[in-house]
Amino acid sequence: MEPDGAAADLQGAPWPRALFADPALEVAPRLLGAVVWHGPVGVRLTEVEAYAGGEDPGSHAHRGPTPRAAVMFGPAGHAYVYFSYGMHHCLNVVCGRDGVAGAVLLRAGEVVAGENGARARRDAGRSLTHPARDLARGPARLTQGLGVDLRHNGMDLCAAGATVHVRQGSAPAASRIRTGPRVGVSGPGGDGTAYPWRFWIEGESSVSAYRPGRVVAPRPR
DNA sequence: CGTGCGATTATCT
DNA sequence: GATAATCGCACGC
Repeated sequence: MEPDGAAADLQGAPWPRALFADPALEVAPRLLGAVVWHGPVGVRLTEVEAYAGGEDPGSHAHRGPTPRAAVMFGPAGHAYVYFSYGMHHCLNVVCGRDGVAGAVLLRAGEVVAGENGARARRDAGRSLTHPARDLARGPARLTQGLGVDLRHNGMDLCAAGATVHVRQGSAPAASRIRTGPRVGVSGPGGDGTAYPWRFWIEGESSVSAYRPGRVVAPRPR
């Protein structure tokens, strides 16, 4: 971990809203290397996924602006946080024009500041202590490490003084950026390989393990 | 090391 | 009533 003085040097300029206002597919690779902050905790993004609107069957916005997905149709730069599998939170940044659905799911990153706070949340209720690379490895782990939950849904990340916000970080060399199928996305057409909208930085230990979309097995009776 | 499955509840049909 | 943009643990090799 860096001492506090060095952590300040890691803080780049705040991300302007205009960088979120393009389609999610363009914003996603651009976000790799950027740093998400929640108070003292900073996570440098190493893996993200793009989600679009009606034409994207894997998106929550696929069925229109339901109460949950409405944020995805709103202005760029706001947080879309949803509660998943009855116990996990996932954090997205809304992209695209106001009125057009789009978001980038923040899937994984490395903790570059506030490691103790992140670890305290990740270790809570458990007798083991996590290695540094696991503190934000996976979308639900990332929100847990950052301390982000449904209270942050809809928050404007570009507003001055927002507790959750994005700053410039060390962008990876273009040659290290990889793309592939999104994780865990199922539905008609199966495994989601038709939408290779997952982006990650090759060689980063904090990139989450890839698991193909789960096939629904017939239930025994 | 890899694979399989149960947990637990908001959201949508 | 079914499903889910997941995780962590148990088990087998």
